[in-house]
Amino acid sequence: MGRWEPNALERLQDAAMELFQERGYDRTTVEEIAARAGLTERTFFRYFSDKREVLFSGSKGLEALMVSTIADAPKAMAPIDVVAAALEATSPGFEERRAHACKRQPLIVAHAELRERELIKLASLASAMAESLRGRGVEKSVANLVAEAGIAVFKSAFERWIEDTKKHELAHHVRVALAELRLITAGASAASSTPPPTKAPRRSRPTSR
Amino acid sequence: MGRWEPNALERLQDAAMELFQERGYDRTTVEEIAARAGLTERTFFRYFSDKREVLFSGSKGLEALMVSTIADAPKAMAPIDVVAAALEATSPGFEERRAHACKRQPLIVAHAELRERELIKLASLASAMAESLRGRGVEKSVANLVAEAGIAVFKSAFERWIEDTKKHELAHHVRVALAELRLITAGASAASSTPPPTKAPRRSRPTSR
DNA sequence: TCTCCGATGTCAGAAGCTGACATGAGTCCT
DNA sequence: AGGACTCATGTCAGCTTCTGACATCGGAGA
Repeated sequence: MGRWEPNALERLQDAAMELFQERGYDRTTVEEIAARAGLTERTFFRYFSDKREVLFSGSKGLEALMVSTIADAPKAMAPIDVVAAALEATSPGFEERRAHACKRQPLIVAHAELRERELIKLASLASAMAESLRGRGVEKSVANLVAEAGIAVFKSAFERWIEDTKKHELAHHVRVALAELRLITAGASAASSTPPPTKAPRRSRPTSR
Repeated sequence: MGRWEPNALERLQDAAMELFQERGYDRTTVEEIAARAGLTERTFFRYFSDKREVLFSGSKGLEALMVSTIADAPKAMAPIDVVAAALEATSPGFEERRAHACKRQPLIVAHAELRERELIKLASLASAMAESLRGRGVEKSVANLVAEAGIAVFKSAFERWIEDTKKHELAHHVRVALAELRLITAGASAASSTPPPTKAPRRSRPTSR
């Protein structure tokens, strides 16, 4: 038997979630979280670099999954599809934790601090994906752009997944969002490398207001 | 003659920039910034909601410019081109402040805190653009996605603009990046709206998040 | 048994940030 | 002129986040 109760990290995460739900994020101090977990404030900061991080420690696993999915994708697959596959690969993991995600997301949306942290996690995901794409021989600026576009798709898909009363899986929403992105960017001057700024291609008609 | 020296806000911004360059961001305290500007810490926090904000107060103007550019764009213009026009419209403003931007960007890149703030400013830009697009009758999810894609283009363009030794203007890089995005998303299964699940490599290790 | 490891505790303190209240030069009103 | 009022700034006390230095002590291995 260990000298201390095991799973300190998870106890801290659980305690934090409980308290955030009960009192809200900024009415909860780190000291309170630690106390509920049977630990001290100082120990909290040994597990999490700051208060926000207690809600984001899972992102490393997500990143690893996406990176390896990209690395393992068939050589012939186009970069955008490789990224799409990486996004879809995360779907089962999210499906398992839908309840948790649904508690977590409103907290994040309501607090600028937490939104900032989420955004930088997504940016970090984008970097990691771009790096993995470069490992496949994709040129740097293209890799960055594909990865960022992938994140845009993911954001859109995730938002709809959270709100989806029909409970489609995340992968479904990823496909829908990507198809939407393709429609959006289609139809215009992709030929010349620096098209004149105001060409006004007439494709998708703005629905009348 | 005022009781106090005028331009307190600018004095604070200038003092902050100087000190950040001299000692680095996190070796500079708010008290020091305020002292150099001839003010007190408390006054600093009356002008800026937090320490980071002293580097980001310009983003409101940027947002306003983009929003009005979108609102004023020709009715027939496709959403993606409207957003491109908004991005390009910011070009002259950046051109004027190239020197400032070149001092600022390394600071931001070097500090996670500041990158977080930059990301949320960009996200805020995306929201504002999406809202403005909806005012033109663009459907919500499309508006969000177009705006996010626009931000992806902007990030890519801005990065290249900062590093561009040939000093092309920002608008040029925006056009290049958008053309690149179009090439990237072109070419594949845009036909079916919800294509069957691409066989994502079975790699799924459910990770906590 | 002895020794070292490593997770945790204790303590002091810096820095960020906030609320409450004070100050005092301009300004406006009569 | 005189008084009241404004409002940018100062002062102060206090909370919270986060860090470094050092202490503690059960357990694992020599």
